[in-house]
Amino acid sequence: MSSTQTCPIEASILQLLSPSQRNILEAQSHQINLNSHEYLFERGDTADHIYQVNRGKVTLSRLMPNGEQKVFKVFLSGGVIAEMAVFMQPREYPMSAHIDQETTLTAYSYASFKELFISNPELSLQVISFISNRVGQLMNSLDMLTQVNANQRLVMHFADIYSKQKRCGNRFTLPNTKKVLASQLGITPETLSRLFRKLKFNGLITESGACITVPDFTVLCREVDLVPSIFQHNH
Amino acid sequence: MSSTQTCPIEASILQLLSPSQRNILEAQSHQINLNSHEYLFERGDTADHIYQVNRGKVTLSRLMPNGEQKVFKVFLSGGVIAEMAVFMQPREYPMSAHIDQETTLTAYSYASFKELFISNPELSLQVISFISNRVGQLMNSLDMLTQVNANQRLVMHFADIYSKQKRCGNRFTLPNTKKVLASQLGITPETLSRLFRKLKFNGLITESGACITVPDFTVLCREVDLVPSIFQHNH
DNA sequence: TGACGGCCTTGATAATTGTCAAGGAGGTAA
DNA sequence: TTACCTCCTTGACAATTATCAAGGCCGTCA
Repeated sequence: MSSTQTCPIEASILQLLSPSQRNILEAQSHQINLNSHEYLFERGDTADHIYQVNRGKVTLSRLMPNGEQKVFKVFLSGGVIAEMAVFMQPREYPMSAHIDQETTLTAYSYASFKELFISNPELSLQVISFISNRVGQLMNSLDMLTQVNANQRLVMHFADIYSKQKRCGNRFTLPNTKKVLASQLGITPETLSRLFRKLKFNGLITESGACITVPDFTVLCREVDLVPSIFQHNH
Repeated sequence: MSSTQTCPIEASILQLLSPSQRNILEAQSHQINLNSHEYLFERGDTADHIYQVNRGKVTLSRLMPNGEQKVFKVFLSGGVIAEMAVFMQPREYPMSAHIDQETTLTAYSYASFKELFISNPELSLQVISFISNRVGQLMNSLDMLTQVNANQRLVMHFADIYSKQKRCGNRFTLPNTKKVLASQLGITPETLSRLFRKLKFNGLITESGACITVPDFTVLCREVDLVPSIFQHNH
């Protein structure tokens, strides 16, 4: 359907590059076209490229010990895929990337990044900062997923989406289907459906399509026993 | 009590350094002595040092939104603290480090690391790999904590400890109190106690003090519906 | 020595979340 | 059009985990 959707604004490693560095990288990049139901890469493949989505939709997911496919993230136009994987050792993609819609991507090779890093020590430092921050974020997610209940996880996810989208009042748009959202929150679609129903029933949110309106963030947070500051924007 | 305990063998950023690089760092390091109940640093402090524990015990923990103190990790002799935090931006410790026993540490400054990185681009590359791997591990933990139940989390934690300790038959030693273990697994101490009771009752493990014996790893894994390969050593 | 405090355990009970089954809505392809 | 198919929802029920309360054990400290 909407092939014009773009990823929520999110920092990527590409933004650390200066214009000239970016040019060097672009010169060595190449374009890729893939059709729906193909795979960009599969878990275990040698991770030698970072990809940026120009148009389309790519889902990163992995097989769980129980046999289910868990969605880790969905990338739309602008999204940068596998920016960590190419630097890991062994250099293998830890997840599979599935094409959901006809997609065009730009592929940047590991080798060209490596060259850039070697010849620009200050860039390496920035990258180290960047990845360290990602570690910090992941540790936060880790706490979030263990120490708070599903209701709170959902609201915290709302806060996350809200702060990443450009503000338009007290509304935001769910970027994925609810099935995917449930997978990301680590709950079943049924439980998610019931959480939504409860929030709507209590007037804490209203829903119209993928658009969620929150009449009062403070009330919403208080209701699920969270600090309201989670909805504050921090660039 | 046992002040001779050492941390489980775990990769640290210090091991990436060549002997000469290590010497440069050591020359700029300094020693710290702290007594029980003091804090090495608190959440929000400027993160300008990485610490290695020479002797003693340090607990890294953070305050959760519900007001509880969650233990992230316990460091014993050999442990390296805050190897990520110093590279984050803003450069603040994301957790507090509490001294549990009289402790001596070596402090390495952020500035000296930065110099090393700038003058050794290949080292930077290694560090990028190292931190990327950490990202991968955290993503695994993230899955583990959301997709599997408490019982499985406990057994996976056993596997983790087992593979990090030098093997002595089918035994391993719990490095922390059960209260801390429960906190790390994201469950209450009561639930943990009941899980242990069930495992012991079913003859899947035996417990004597902090030492756990597993008669048959394969049976244990099968009982909680996990693949036995989690107990395989992978260096 | 006794008093206190933390950790661990256990029981009873409640809250949370998952599982199974079913049906509606909407999209796609023959 | 019909025949699927997936997503979303709902209900009934089961499993998991938390909460509250209590007691035992084992340290430390006065």
